[in-house]
Amino acid sequence: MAVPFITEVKRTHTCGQLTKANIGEEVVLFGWVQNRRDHGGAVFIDLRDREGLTQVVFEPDIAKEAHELAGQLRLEYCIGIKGKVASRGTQVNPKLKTGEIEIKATELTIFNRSEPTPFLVEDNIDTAEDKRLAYRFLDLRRKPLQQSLMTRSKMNAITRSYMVDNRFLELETPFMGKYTPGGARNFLVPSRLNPGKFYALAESPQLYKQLFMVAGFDRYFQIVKCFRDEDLRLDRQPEFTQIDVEMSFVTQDDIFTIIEGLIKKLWGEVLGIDVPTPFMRMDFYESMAKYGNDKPDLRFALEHIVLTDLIKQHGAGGGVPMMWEAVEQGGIVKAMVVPADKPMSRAESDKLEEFAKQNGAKGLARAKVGEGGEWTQSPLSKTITPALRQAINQACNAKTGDLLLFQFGRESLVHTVMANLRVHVAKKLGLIPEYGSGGVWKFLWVVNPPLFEYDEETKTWAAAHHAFTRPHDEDVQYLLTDPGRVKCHRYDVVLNGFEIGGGSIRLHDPKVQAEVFKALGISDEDARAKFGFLLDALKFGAPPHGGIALGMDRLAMLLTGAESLRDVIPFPKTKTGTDLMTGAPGDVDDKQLRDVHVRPVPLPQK
RNA sequence: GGGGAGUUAGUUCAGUUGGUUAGAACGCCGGCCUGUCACGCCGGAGGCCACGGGUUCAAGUCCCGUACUCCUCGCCA
Repeated sequence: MAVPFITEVKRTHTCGQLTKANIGEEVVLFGWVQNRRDHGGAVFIDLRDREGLTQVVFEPDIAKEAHELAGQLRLEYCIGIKGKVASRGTQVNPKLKTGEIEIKATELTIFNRSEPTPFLVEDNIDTAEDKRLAYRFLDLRRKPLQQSLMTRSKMNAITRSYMVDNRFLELETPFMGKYTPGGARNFLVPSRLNPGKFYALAESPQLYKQLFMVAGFDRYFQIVKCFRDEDLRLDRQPEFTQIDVEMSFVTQDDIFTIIEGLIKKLWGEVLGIDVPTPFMRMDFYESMAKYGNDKPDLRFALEHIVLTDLIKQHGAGGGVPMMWEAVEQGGIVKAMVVPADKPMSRAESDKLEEFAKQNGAKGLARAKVGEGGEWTQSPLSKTITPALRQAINQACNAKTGDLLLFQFGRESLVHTVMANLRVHVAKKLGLIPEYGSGGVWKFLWVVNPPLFEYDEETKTWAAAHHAFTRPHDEDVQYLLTDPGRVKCHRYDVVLNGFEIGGGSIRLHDPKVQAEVFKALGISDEDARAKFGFLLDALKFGAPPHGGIALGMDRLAMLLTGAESLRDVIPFPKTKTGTDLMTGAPGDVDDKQLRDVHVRPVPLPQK
């Protein structure tokens, strides 16, 4: 009597598949109860699987038994049904792909009942994120997450086929490697067989992929997990996925072409959008000046105006002592214009100051430009000389009603505050197009950054990227005399304010390499101890090579319009790196610790 | 490590200047209903107000601390 679902009665279709072309067919669907509408006489069920929803109707005069059982159905029961596809006549549901049909059920089996779920499995969930993470397996039943993960699967497939078509080999590298200093903090794995020693989880396959080039593999790629023990953000997880690429015998442009082709294909096949190539290129220093960071969102203007030189010219006589002092102490002065056609109330601009302070600023000087170029609503207006005011107005191309925002002081802080302010204001003014409604995709390469950064704390030069980045040939002469001047073949690919990838042409000339180490204050012995195997490798006919890594999670986030990386990672971690579902990281027992020769240090009492 | 926001029913939220028995919606339970698709109608259960101190005649409400979550600066070659 009972229909043997699964063993003999096999699924014939998914829940997103049937249309009026199938009317009259006998079908079998498996899935979950998304919704029920029990009219007593007729029971309607929306059956869900990853492909969509299909309405199933149980009526007593069609199948008495199934109808009675259907009365027991509740949300999220896992069931199988058999029945006939029928037209809904005039009662179509335009919201569903399958909205023109329904299944008149003749058989029903309940595979598994469900307790009431801690939150409703629905598309537009507003449940707190920690509860969703604690029951991630339920959260993952929701359509947006299902679609994100299906998109990721597609991205992986597209990437593999594109890379393989372009002669790339997918080669694997170890997760557990040797700790190398510098860069991100590593996760450490104690070695049981080697007491007191530790592996480091790879923060990227950087060194290994260079060795592939030395070995002659020529073109390598890998979709690979990377691990970094740094603080999390909405676009940063402790473990994340990169599309890692390395190529021999190439220039920077060759790498750009490959990556532009990949992105074009991803956007084309996933979104049906044609991304124009080649991407725009912007000098690192231009990006810092105009946007305050090296990952500008070019979907809107609101460019910064650097006023440092202007303030310098007017000197102490300019009438704005605070700006003058900032410049004298080696700082910079920047301005930004909130245009008059997007007026901002006094209260709103006061909130901007709050925002600036949250980002580390001491305050936010503002001025509203009046008819004759005079400044109002500004403490600056009392002391500033007309000449400087006019010069600033001119530099900012300020018009009546514009609101000028100023930041001055330490260069890095001014950049950070103004960069965040720029994005914040753009959001407030509605300058950023919504995803989906004609979403705008502004790709660019940020190129020619400095090879070194000056570390204020240690008063030394440090590698801005890593110690194996190739400097511009014409700058090699300054490596030791003027390190800050040396630019390098490093590049970031940026989309809508997110760094989606970065890489460099590597140093393969041992002579220049030695000079770079010298500039960094790394002795031969240090270099040998830290990077010995790579230095050795470079001595044996290493080919010129370079590469790049794209952040797969960020790409997926942008492609799907997700607001957080957590929405494109199946099992993400919280801000503090915990997994609320499994409880990781968790305690281990003493024996396990003894096995790996580790003893926890008690936390200091507060 | 610094700054900010939050925590009230299973979920999302409301809760007045501190003042009787802490409310609503959805979900859940029981009943009715043959054309719903946010189904509808009737009835019901469900709360250590995150935790620990304090102020007060009286604390969900005020103060201090802790935990957790989120945002952000630092950090992330």
